[in-house]
Amino acid sequence: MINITLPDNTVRQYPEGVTGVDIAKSISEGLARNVLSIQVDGHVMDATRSITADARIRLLTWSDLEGKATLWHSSAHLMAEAIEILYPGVKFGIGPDIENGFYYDIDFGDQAISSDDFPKIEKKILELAKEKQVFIRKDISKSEAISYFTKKGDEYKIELLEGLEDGQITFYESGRFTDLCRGPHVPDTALIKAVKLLSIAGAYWRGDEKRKQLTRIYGITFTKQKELDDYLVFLEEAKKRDHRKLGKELELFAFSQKVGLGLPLWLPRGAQLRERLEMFLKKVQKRGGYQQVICPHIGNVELYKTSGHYQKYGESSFRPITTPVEGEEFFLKPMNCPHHCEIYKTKPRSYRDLPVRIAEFGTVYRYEQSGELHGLTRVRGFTQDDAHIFCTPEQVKDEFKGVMDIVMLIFKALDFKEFIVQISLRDPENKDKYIGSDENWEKAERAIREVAEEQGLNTVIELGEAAFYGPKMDFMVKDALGRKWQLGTIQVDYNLPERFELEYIGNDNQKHRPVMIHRAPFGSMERFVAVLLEHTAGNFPLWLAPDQAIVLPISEKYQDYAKKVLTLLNNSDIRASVDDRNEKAGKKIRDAELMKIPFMLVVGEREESEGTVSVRRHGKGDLGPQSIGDFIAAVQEEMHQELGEL
RNA sequence: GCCGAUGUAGCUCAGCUGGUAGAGCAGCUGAUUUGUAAUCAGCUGGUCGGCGGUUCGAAUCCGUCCAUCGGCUCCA
Repeated sequence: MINITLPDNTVRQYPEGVTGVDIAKSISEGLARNVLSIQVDGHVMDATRSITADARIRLLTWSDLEGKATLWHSSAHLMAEAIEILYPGVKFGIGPDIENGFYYDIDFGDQAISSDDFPKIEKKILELAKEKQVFIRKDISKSEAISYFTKKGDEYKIELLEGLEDGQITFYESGRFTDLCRGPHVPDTALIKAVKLLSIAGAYWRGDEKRKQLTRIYGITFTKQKELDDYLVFLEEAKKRDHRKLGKELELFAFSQKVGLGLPLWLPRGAQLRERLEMFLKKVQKRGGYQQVICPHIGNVELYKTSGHYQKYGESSFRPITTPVEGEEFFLKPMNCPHHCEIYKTKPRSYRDLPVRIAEFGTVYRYEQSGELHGLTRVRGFTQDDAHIFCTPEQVKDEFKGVMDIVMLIFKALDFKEFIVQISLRDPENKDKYIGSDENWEKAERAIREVAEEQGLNTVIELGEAAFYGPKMDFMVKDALGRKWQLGTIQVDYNLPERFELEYIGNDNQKHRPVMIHRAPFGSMERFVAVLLEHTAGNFPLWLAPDQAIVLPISEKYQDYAKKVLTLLNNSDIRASVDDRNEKAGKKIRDAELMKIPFMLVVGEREESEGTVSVRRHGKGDLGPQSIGDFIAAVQEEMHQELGEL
């Protein structure tokens, strides 16, 4: 007998060789029906595999992330089987589970396929699922495995096998489909009750754009039809929060083919919003000892030769601008740091001056491949809330912490609760790839980790993801559809101070090289506004709303009173307007609700005679009459709550 | 840039298997003077993404280019 420890720490005894399914059965029939896989001493495996020694286990079902992953991985196999039946001769690349479902990369050869084929494939998948196919795990030698796929003519699997070690190779066989796979899989395919193929796309084999492009089919499966229905509703809801849709509806920004792709036009309401964000950050930065600067939008090619960006990105940038007579070359600036380095160099710096913090809302232009462009999140011209901190190596930690405080303040003011902090460090196996001394790297990496820890942040550490010039920390946020975007970034840089020969005089009267920290808490105004839109669905916090209130006179008779109210609001710095159209109140309210204006102030006979406004809150409905003074005070109080002392 | 899909009025969309376009909203004009999510009527508005081709005839079929959407690759 062996001892099995359950998650609640109870220990039960089972015969050696017991499986997850057996254990589930011994607990309840319902659990046995729903178990998808099992975690044994931290490793997820088939619920049908034998457990041969004492272990701590967790039975995984649909309510566990790992359980879903198992189902989706098995679903990928099932989809492959369906496709192999419907399209004989196809070859398979890889087919993993992902955050929301699974995909399989397939070489369809000459056979054409599109999303029109999805219903047929879905039908086949469900048909196969009902067969209650079991997944049979087989240890197989490398040579046998290679000979299997050679016979089958699947060069992709052979290539994958070549990277694997003999003795660690397993096949999984289910129904008529056998795949190279380390598992785990669900007990049988009947657990898959609903399937939806989501999209079809080209995907380069092994992520290499020089290699063949396979056809990737994305799908998702569920253990209940209801779960699929709910998911489809979620997708519909997410579409409504798409910043491109909201940006159009709320008249925040637009694109014009004539202006050029990826070049956003900020409409008055969007510009208003953006200005509020910039003012907010400027205030925070002023308090944090930053100095605002302004630089031109182009820079001489020599500037980028010095910074090294010319060598690395010259070819993938917008073509240089040349002067008509001298033929001098200028680049549209793709980043602000070289300009800021030159600002640092305008006078000799003493260690007493450090840190020097130079900030700018700098608009930069980068050539992005046309297929990359995406609303405001990926554009060719955008404004970074950039700043560069020049400091001594000893100051890096404090400065890093200062920047982090700013990022956290912003996230708090905007109610961003879900974000991922990614710390990118250098690859310890490959230290030569990086510039800067070991000592400085260690100091900076330690500083970043400590600061993150002190803040109590959930962090993900990525080794080898550091820039060649220094470690960094990125703040990632998801959009409505769960796609991850990088917003804020803090990067330590040893490279540019070297290339620009930046110096300061230390207390030893010797020249020293400062360390540079690049940081942008929003990242770019464009992307930040995009993500903010998707998070708030356009219902901005009061302090940010382009229009905070709109006065709605019941009829033309009350327009004068409405204008009087407006003046009082404007005098108190409340952004408002009057809807003086010849429309009924219901219409004006409807339109204001659709524009997501926080406060609607209905005024008519009663309000005029009593000096009040009838307040309606967006999404909440009628709040009843208030004196104008009380309303103003309430608005100011709410903004104060949102922003704190700022 | 690559793969796939899509592209009809300012917006949202209809237009079956080819017979030179239609609705609602918006806009304009007029009537109405309105009380918490759409007042009524009339009018204006489109070389059906661009360019070629097939056809007696193309929004509809074919080619190509552009843009958008979903991915891949990329992102200083």
